[in-house]
Amino acid sequence: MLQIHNTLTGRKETFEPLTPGVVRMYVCGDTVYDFCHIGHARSKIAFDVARRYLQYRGFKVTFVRNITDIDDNIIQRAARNGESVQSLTDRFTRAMHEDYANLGVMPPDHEPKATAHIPGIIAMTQTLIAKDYAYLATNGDVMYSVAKFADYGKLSGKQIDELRSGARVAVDEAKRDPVDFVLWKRAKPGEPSWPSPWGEGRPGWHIECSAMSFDILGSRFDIHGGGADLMFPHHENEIAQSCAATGDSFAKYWMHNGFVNVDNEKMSKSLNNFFRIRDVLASGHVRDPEVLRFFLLASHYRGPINYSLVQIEQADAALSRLYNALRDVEPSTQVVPGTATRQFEEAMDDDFNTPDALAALQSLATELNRAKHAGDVELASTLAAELLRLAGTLGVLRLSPMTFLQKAAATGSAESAAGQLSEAMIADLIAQRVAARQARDFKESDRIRKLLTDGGVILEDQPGGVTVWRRQ
RNA sequence: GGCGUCGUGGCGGAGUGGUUACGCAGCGGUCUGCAAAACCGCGUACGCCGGUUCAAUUCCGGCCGACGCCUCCA
Repeated sequence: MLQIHNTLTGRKETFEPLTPGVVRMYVCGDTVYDFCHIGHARSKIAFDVARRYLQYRGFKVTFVRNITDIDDNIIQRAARNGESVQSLTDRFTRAMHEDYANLGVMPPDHEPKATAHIPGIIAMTQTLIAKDYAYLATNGDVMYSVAKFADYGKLSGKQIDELRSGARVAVDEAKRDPVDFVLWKRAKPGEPSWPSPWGEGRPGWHIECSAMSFDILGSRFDIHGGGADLMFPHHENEIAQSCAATGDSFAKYWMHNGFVNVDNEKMSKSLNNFFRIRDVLASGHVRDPEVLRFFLLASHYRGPINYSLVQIEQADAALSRLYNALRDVEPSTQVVPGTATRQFEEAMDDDFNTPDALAALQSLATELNRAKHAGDVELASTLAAELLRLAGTLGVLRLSPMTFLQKAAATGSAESAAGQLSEAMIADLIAQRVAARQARDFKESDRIRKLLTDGGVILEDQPGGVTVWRRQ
């Protein structure tokens, strides 16, 4: 039985979808005004894996991930760049799609944009006003009246009174209560806006997710996810809006992923300590985006994960071991679930324990290597198929082994790329070395090996005089 | 200040009331002209102090330390 840690209750619960066999999930996406960093990647990959595993378990999954394409940050950034909001958000939406595709994140079934759901947002705001959960403030904004919602704070474990007294930000005078938040924001001159019953304006941040999830998934669905920093106030406010507007209970399970840290501190835009996905992929330390994905899966999604070069290298080594195991094996077309599958499923059933699941893959690789060692081709072939199936559920081992092992780490700069040995140069040197070996000139043979080793290329002399290479 | 998470061997990182995590790195062996990959073997870790227990890294209490949310943020 699949267990999911539900933020709402603070414990693991057996997963039971509202409709048997069907899972509807909504994950908070990004605000598109800059490139995505590794923290974004972690969240996307965590929920991508959850989605894939639910499918592996036979559920029909509807996966929604929104794009926030209008908010204060976007407006500011566009103004600063001297470009239109649309041009800015289009640009970064494309970049985001590129980054996530690179990392093997499956495209969502629905990817709603806030600006495409203005009618739904307005409708929900009207409902909230009609039900007296919202009011038109003196400054023209529409506010949500937090005190009217009895369960407010349930998700994040906060008390309204403490929020009031602990307010660290200057209180907006237009609010009747310091904890109230904006549903609809009146436009200032020159700002992008949409007509509404309260004049020209734009949606507040939180309402879009309530409106879009309602439009696509309805008033109640199975899983709502996002980064732990969204728990409060974003998700708390979503609950307040949605439950008040629809009278239904909104998401059944709430999942939150932990942060990516740098030097033990949260990676964030405001701390300016973030690493962009594309920069890391082009850093010259990552031979394939799968390495980054693997690294992010090597820790449990709810805990913190520290980003460092050493860890990227370790991820590369661990992943390479799996690829090495798959070399020279023809996977059978049929998968026979063995002990590794059992361990894998137990791990994933336990709140998507990917580190434990990866351990199952490593153990499977050991079994596979043993089979190869013993010359049991049939067993090796069966185990390889099992390995590929399980790895596929995590979105790794998508390349052919030699493609991965021979891939050079991408670099952003031309000169460092030029410093890498090209495949033609490698082939040439290997040919020279083969000739030297045939002539029993081992001094020359070793000289060439050293040359290649220094260039990060490792040679493997196989029986029969064949030499294969791979990159370190 | 309020709420919360965490502290595991050289590094990373699961997990458990008493028998192996797993990977990387390291050491020894097999194989190899030399290597590599792989296989075989090796590490007796669980912040500190108490308590419960036949038994605690695992439960309880305290302490110390790190981090997070309370403000835009995945």
